[in-house]
Amino acid sequence: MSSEERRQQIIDGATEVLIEKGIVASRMNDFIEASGLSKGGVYHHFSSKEELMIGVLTHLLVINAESMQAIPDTGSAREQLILLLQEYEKVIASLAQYNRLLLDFFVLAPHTPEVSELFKQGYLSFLAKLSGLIQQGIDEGEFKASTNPEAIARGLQALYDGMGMTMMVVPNLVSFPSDASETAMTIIAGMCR
Amino acid sequence: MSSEERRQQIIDGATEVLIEKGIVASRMNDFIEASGLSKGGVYHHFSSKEELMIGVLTHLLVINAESMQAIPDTGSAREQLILLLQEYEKVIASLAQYNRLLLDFFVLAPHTPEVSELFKQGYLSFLAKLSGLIQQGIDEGEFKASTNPEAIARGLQALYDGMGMTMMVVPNLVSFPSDASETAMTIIAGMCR
Amino acid sequence: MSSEERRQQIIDGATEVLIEKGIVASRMNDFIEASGLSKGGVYHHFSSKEELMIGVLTHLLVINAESMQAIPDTGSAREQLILLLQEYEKVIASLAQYNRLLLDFFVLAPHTPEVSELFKQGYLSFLAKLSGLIQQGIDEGEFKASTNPEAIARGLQALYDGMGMTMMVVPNLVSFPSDASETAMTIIAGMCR
Amino acid sequence: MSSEERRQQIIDGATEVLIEKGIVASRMNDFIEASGLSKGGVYHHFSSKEELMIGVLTHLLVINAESMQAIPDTGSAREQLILLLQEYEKVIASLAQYNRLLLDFFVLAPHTPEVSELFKQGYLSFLAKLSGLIQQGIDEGEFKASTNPEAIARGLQALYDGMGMTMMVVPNLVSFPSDASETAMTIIAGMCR
DNA sequence: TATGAATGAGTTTTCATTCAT
DNA sequence: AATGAATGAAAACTCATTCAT
Repeated sequence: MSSEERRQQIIDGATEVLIEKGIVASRMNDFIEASGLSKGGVYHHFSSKEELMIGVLTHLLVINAESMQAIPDTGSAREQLILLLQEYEKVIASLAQYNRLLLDFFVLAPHTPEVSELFKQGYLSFLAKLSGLIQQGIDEGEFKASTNPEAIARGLQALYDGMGMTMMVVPNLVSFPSDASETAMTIIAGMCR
Repeated sequence: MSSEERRQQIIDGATEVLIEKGIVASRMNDFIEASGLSKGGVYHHFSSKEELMIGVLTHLLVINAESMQAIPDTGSAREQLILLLQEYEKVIASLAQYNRLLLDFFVLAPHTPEVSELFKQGYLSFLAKLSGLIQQGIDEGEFKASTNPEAIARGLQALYDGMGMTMMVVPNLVSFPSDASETAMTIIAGMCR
Repeated sequence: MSSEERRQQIIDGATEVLIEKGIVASRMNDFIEASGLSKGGVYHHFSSKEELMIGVLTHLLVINAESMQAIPDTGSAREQLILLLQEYEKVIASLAQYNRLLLDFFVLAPHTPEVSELFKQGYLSFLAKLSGLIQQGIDEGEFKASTNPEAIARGLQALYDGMGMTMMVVPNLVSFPSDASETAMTIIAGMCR
Repeated sequence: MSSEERRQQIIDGATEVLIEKGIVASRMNDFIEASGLSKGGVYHHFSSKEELMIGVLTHLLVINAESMQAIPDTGSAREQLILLLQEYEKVIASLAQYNRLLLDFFVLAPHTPEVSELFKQGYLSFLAKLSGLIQQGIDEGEFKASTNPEAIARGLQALYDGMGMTMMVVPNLVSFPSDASETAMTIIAGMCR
């Protein structure tokens, strides 16, 4: 087994542990046990717990990014925007357990610049797509000229993030994705001329 | 000093520590030092670290709730809704440091039923106000009859929560409150007939 | 309530706690709670945990001693000996829970001279009765002249103590009092000419 | 040094500590110091203080059992019984310090099923030997047919246990092994036809 | 590469006792 | 006599990391 495969094996085990116990309660020993390797074995591939955590988070964000299908760039900006959000809803729903884990990583972010940076990349990439489509809608006269594309993009992103978080913290309080979808459609309606 | 005041004194000290160090890096010893009492003194009032954390969170949510001024019930539903959201923005801004702390507690919530329950109460109370106003707007013919008050209320709540979270995790990425305000106004515009 | 009654009230509560939790797991707080008084209240009457324990043990031994009915000094030495042992069996059976507690105190004895001394008094008092009766049997020609009264007395005492202990440590292994009784009768048979 | 040897090294150190300080006053730190290892090292082999105590007790009972030499099965049942008891006396005398420690463990037994079970095994093994010999004596017509082998076996066991206990609790009150021996011989005399 | 015994500073918690009121 | 808040040394145990093999 190659070194890269070993790393992935360790990350996979650690991910399962984190999903089950949460980041606060997960110990290096748990990760080691789940890896199927020994202490020294794991430390050979990840020189510290923090490095392993970054490895897990990176993998998580990659999965998230890869899950987003390419949206066909045909149709009006509004239609493409709706498709993009629907795609996002699917990703959130299908990666529910991973997203719960992402919330755990949030707690690390303020104290770990590297984690914060990883999150930022993920945010910016999605934001760029959203604001791009909104700008396109304005240019094509579909959305009001007074619309601030960046603000609305960040609002949409916050809407979905906030809803995902609420689901984690207080299960069964929101109904996903219908609540998010309904609100997003209302935002789009508000933007239309 | 009464027992109740002592509890508050301990909670206040712990809150400062938590804001500064985060919940993951805060040690019981930090809380004890900040309390001005001895180890046994603190444990006399809170029988474990977890109980103290719950005490802090409860106080936090109480502060949050109390910070929401009573909104005058004059004017149209739309006007009242805007006032309510502006008030919420003010609270988020003024309690920025507390909200960062709240994010820390979010992570605890999925593994601590008592914490989850506390959050739920806070959510429901704000949601009720929002959906009440939206319903009123529908009844008065200001908002579209097709609007789903609960869904939009939950969407608005998620919008603000998500934006608050983003600010904590990736500072300087969103501009608060303008982004939230702009998005909220667009939602309201989308609801209007 | 007089000071003496208060002391007894505290001792009674502590005795219940000790029976339930054992001496190793019983805390001063448990005694205080069981006493119905406050911390300071209990400490007013017993200046330390050790003093309270000695108070409990003393009371226990007094109960034990008082439980032994006076044996009528009529009949042969053998008959009186049998009556005395039957009486002892009854005491052991009726004070089973107290005796379990006594075992707990045994472990304290080697490290607490005052406790050791209390036990010694109890031992000596019962031993004196036993060896007195055996000596009487020898003098009256009922027991063999070669009998060593002190040795047999200590043997009988050890027999009952050992059986009591076994019952505490490994319940249901011995059948009391029949096993003890049977063995004691065999000892008496062995002493008879 | 193998893992098994390390365990034994830790047990040996802990045994010395327990003999010197008693089970109530012995701290985990004492065991750690006596082991020559570090805290983590000891906890690597015994996951709690209780588990270590069980390790010590198990070893103690094994020593006790192994110390009993095989009794030649020639001679009458009475002769073999006497040899067995003499052997037991020797073991008790030579392992005096270990037996004091056993008394300490008695106190743990009522609240620790695992400890209780260990004692039970030791009891049953010795009882089986005793009652077997007594039965043999009955069969061979040496002992009275009315003798109850189990009861007398348990009585003999209790006699020695009780005497051992008395020695620990009130030193110098009994004279061992002569008191036990004298009583045991009287029991045997009482069983003989 | 991999093993797993070992480290030890750090963590939460306990608990007999004191003392101002 | 009584209260109960407060003390603080000491207890058991944790856990990321190291290192000889």
